[in-house]
Amino acid sequence: MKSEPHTSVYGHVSVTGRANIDLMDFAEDLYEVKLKTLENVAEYLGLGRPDDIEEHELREMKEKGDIDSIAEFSRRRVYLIREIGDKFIEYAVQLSQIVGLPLDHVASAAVGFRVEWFIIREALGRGELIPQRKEVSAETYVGGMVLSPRPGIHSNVAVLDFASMYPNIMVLNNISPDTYIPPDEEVPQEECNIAPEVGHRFRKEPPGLYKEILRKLLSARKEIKEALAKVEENSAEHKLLAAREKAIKVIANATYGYCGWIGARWYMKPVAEATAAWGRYTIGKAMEIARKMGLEIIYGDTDSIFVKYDTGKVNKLLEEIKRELSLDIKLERIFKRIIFTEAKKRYAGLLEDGTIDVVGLEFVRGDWPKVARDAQKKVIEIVLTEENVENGIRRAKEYVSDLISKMKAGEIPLKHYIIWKEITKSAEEYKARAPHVEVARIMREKGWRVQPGDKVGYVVVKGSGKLYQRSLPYFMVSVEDVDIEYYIENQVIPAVMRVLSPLGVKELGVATGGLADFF
DNA sequence: TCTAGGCATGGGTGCCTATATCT
DNA sequence: AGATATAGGCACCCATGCCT
Repeated sequence: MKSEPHTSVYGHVSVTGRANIDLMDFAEDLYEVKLKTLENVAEYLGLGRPDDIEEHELREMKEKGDIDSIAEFSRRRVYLIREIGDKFIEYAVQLSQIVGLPLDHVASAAVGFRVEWFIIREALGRGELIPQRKEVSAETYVGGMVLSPRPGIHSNVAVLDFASMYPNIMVLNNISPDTYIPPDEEVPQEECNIAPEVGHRFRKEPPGLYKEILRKLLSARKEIKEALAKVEENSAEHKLLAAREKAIKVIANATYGYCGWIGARWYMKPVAEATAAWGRYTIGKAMEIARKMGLEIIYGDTDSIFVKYDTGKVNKLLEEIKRELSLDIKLERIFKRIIFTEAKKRYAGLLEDGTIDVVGLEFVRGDWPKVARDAQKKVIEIVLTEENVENGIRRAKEYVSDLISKMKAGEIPLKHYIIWKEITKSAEEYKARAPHVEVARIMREKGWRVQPGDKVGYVVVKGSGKLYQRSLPYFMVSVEDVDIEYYIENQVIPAVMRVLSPLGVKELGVATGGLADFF
């Protein structure tokens, strides 16, 4: 960790910066914990939740000279940090073994460097020289293909996913920095794999560096998965294998991104560009095959397609895609019902086991206040589980109307109005004024240390002027100060309408409390 | 030094135009 | 009547955090 022990609520407590990423690699579902305070992470991992003591309270303790409470606070945190460490040590050890960086380095190394050190090791094994890092200017290229969804509510939708699409595409076409053929070099066409759209050429033989590395990783992962099935769950061996499998997956999946990263020793834009192009070609072909079979395509993103479910046709589709494209595709999940808005990368669906999956919408975004996120989640639950759509809409409207009354009556706690946003750079670097930047400034004036990577929690209060002129650190605000109208109009209503408008709802028909109520 | 691109969204910023107000 | 101030609408950009 980069700085002194820094136990702030506005920052990520002690799990700040790098440490966050390390945890997340292993426990992908930690992404669900939007505000990664030590307490939140510990609670999520089932380590129990200590009494909430926030940093501003700690400060008060210090001013009062209450050493005992500070000591108790610190003891609890040290204990939790140790417990969390225990949970992740196995993964770190595996990563260290695979990548070849010492344990203390691998923990703080960014993804790009983990991949790099792994490749360095493999290249040495092949007797290859390690290229020097070069200074190059950034050049973007076209990435994955995303389809516009068919808005509205659909029932029985199957999601088909290509398994590790980019790594497999790289293996299949021998895409690698050392197999790339520059445009001016003449090579017979039958000796080349030629990328669609972009036309980059790669030698079919001999196997390139990336192909060998990825083939190794992919087959190791497959073996471990098979071994895992035979080992008793919760056993030491199971934990070890699971950690190893995760570590391998992370490295394999990051290789595509790595080769398009300008900081990489093996940076080569055509490699990344060609991989993405083959990806678009692949998903396009899959859709074409689906259409020919008469399957209705609802949506798709990069390596997945959502189709109206039809058991026989879908099974045939999977076989046909595998045969034509030589890539593995799986039936990942089936949604009983799913809602799409007009927007890409946003939907909410009900799975067969009754769980609800929310993707991209406000509910999963940490920068929306709890009051709006909860409201959206509730509306999603109602409309997805209510068989009759009209009834669902009616119930959802009633729910929102009730919530708005509660908000106006001051029955919603202050915590639900806090908006958390990260400070990503120093104050001078910001070109536009924004509430969270202004709030960080206020905190600094009061003696708080707020630096890039910290999250600040603020609340919009009553008053006039721009939002950044009436946003305050949440601990300086009481619930009576909150601009309820702002939260109703700009947070709750947009969040719930996002879900309801694709169902044909034009307005909520609830009194929002503005002047309009009187006319 | 901190894998890639694609995307939605809210709010700020700056410009234009219509209207109000002043000289 | 002409000059200047102000408000509102619009397009665009900034910033964040999500998805695969």
